[in-house]
Amino acid sequence: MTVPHPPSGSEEPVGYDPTAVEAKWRARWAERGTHATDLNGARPYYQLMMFPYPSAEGLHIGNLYAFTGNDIHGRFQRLQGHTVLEPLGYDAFGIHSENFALKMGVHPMELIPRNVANFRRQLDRAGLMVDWRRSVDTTDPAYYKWTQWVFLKLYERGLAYKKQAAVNWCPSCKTVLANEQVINGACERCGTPVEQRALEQWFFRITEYAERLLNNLDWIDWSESTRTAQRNWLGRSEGAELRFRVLDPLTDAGSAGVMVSQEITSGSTVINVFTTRPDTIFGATYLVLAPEHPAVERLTTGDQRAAVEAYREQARKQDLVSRQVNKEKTGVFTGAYAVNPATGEMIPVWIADYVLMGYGTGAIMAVPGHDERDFEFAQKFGLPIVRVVAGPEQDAHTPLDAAYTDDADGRLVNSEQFDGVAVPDAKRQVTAWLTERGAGKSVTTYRLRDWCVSRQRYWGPPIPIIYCDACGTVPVPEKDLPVRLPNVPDYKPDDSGVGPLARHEAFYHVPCPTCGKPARRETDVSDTFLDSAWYFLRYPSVPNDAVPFDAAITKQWLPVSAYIGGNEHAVLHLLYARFINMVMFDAGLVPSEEPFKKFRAHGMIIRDGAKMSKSRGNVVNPDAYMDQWGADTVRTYLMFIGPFEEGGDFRDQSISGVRRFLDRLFASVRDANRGGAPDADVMRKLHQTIKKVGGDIPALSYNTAIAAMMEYMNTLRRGERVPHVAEVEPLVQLVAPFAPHIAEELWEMLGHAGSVFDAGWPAFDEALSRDDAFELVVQVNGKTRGKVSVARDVTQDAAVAAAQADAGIAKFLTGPAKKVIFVPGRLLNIVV
RNA sequence: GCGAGAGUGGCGAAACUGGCAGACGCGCUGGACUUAGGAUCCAGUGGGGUAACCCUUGCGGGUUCGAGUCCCGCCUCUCGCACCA
Repeated sequence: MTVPHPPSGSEEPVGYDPTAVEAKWRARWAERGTHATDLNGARPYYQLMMFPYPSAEGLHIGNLYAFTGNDIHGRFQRLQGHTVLEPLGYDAFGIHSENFALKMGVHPMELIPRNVANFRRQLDRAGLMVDWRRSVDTTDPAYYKWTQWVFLKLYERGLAYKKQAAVNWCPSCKTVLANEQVINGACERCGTPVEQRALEQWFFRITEYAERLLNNLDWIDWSESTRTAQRNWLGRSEGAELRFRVLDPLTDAGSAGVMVSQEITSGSTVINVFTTRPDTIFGATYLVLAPEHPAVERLTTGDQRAAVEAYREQARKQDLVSRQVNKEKTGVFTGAYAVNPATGEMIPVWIADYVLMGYGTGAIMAVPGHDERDFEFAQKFGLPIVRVVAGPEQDAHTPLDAAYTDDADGRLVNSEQFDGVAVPDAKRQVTAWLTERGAGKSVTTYRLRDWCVSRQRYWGPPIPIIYCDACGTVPVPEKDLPVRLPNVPDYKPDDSGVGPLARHEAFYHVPCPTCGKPARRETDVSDTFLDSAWYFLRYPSVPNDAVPFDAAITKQWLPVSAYIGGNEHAVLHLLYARFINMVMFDAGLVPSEEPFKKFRAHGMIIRDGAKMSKSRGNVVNPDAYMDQWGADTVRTYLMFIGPFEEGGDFRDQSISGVRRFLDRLFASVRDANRGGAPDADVMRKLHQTIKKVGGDIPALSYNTAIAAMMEYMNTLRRGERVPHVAEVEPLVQLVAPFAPHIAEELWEMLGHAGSVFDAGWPAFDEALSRDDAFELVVQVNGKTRGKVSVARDVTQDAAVAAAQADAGIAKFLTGPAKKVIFVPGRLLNIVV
């Protein structure tokens, strides 16, 4: 049996068929080049969305959510008369692809193009205004040639260097693991306990830019939450570096009063510590060094050597993750003593893994009286605890049953000449005093570490460096770029601790570019975050192969006008992109120090109140929904379910409301009255709606913009009313950013030849939007008791009179008015 | 622990600088049109009460003519960071 089709000419009007409409406009856009941006166009507007990692599962609804939100913003800017560039590409390098390829037994060079093709198909369906002529694929040699060029730029400027660093190492898989691959100290794949290994790695000196990266956060137009996250990550802290002289066993033996068994050492060792509380120096009762601290070797006394070595070995073995999770304090005494520069007393030197080598100087002065960690440690190992700060209700002798850490209200005690000084002042005074005595200086440190860009992996851009026995480290000359990633069939990491590229002879052996003698290539590839740290600079200059980014185009199109993306990239990606852009700015290659004029973080989509995940089996497949409802409905629904910057709850049940709205819109245009005049009240509502939607879109309040259009739709069709064409035509323009296909179709049905996106935004007329009469809310004693219809510019006296004339209100006016609050245009409150 | 954000009907959510709490949508109820309705259209829909009215924005205080919104103190949830000296 076949489904009967309505015969043509039947009185049943033709309804909205999204499948047909969307296919038609996809084709029409391609044919007309509607989405191709003229880079010389007036008022350039660069709308950037975070490019996706093209996974084998296909487009995630979260991607679609982000892209739709960007697309609406971009389309709106176009309707406002900007020339909008809205590019999109693929972030396809990295450990994700590599692991997935390993698992599936497919080579990434085969897998990625397949995934990209599938993504492209899904993205095309979504109706994004993307100019695909300016796409990038980070795995394309034409792109990573320039990623390597970026590396060399940093190298050239002294911002790339090599040093030893610890990595997570799985002794069973014989490979380097990222922190997120370590679960409870074990390898996520095989469960073997993870160890540390020290490898030579490439780093970028992002710490040199810490201050600028921090200061610019004050003025860039970014989501506050993102700026805060970056501030915390940069972690500026002001304090002092203090010098502690370690006792020399020879000269200090007598005075020490302890058994010193170490051999004579030459010269004296100094330990520098960083502290934010120099004011507590009189309470520093011991020192703690990180187990890896280079001075440990020298300080350790003979009788402590075995214990110290054992402890260092244990710390070394522990993986990087669990070392930071394990909070139980451990440590070992080195046998050495240092002199507290304030008190002149001898204090023991310990090592403990709660002190991190990577922060400050890798050594601390422990003030157990005023630091929780030190307190805990001192209690466990029986070290002295001294009070040197007293709170408002305390004095020098108040016992300490916990560390007193308040640094605002306390005053110094047991601190000789500083007794009684308030903590904030004491910080300055003590630092000045110690500086004078050559025992310290004030310094600012950052939590931020240098960026490790090396990966001992296969699936990434080879780092363009050559090692020559004669010439040393030689950068690959620009003319030799790209250093192509060879197609290595066995790209699995092995136990050598170096990347798989080291096994590829033809890649590895290379003549030195300087002297021509046999040399070796660097076999590490670079971090994917490097690929994405500059991609926005590339888009406008694609496909120019002569330069990474064309000077004139870059000057015109950068910085990015608006960037909208997930807050999961609040710190790393966005910080690295700012850093790279800043370096390029210093090199005179980009027009602004900051790459993204405006950044907004969108929220996350959950489903039926729960996070979407494969294991829960509640992942939304965009294809299925677009099949059933049409892309326009899915787009609009995604934007309707909650504030874009907060995310929303995807519920299958609710999507029909949005579809119904589009159905009604379609019917309204189809059936609109062309003769006669539009209704004045409806037109007033129309202008209010134009204003509302035009204000909501740039604020990313998409959900309320859609609600306003729905409300207008209700006005248009209330009581089976048939709208006039002048009432619906502007609505088509308002809807266009959200539901572009149907908007084009309706625009055509309204008799227009060109694209609705070239038609501009409907004119808003303030005069037409104003009501002349309105309902004034009347309160008596602050409680709403009714409303009266009055003129918009009603005076207070007239309003009171109108209220008194209303029986429902008058009965609450039990006495003379004691006070009258009149808010023109809003409300009247009579206090009796 | 620190940092950020959020708690509003049966559900997703609105509410601009303090000014009608619950727009819009889902669901639900009733009605219309229908052979039919899980289609479409119309109307209603926070709770209590016959009603006049009363109550209601996580909890407890406060400021104010008036508080979802501001202040103080709690509770819960989500997301970051996590021994950063």
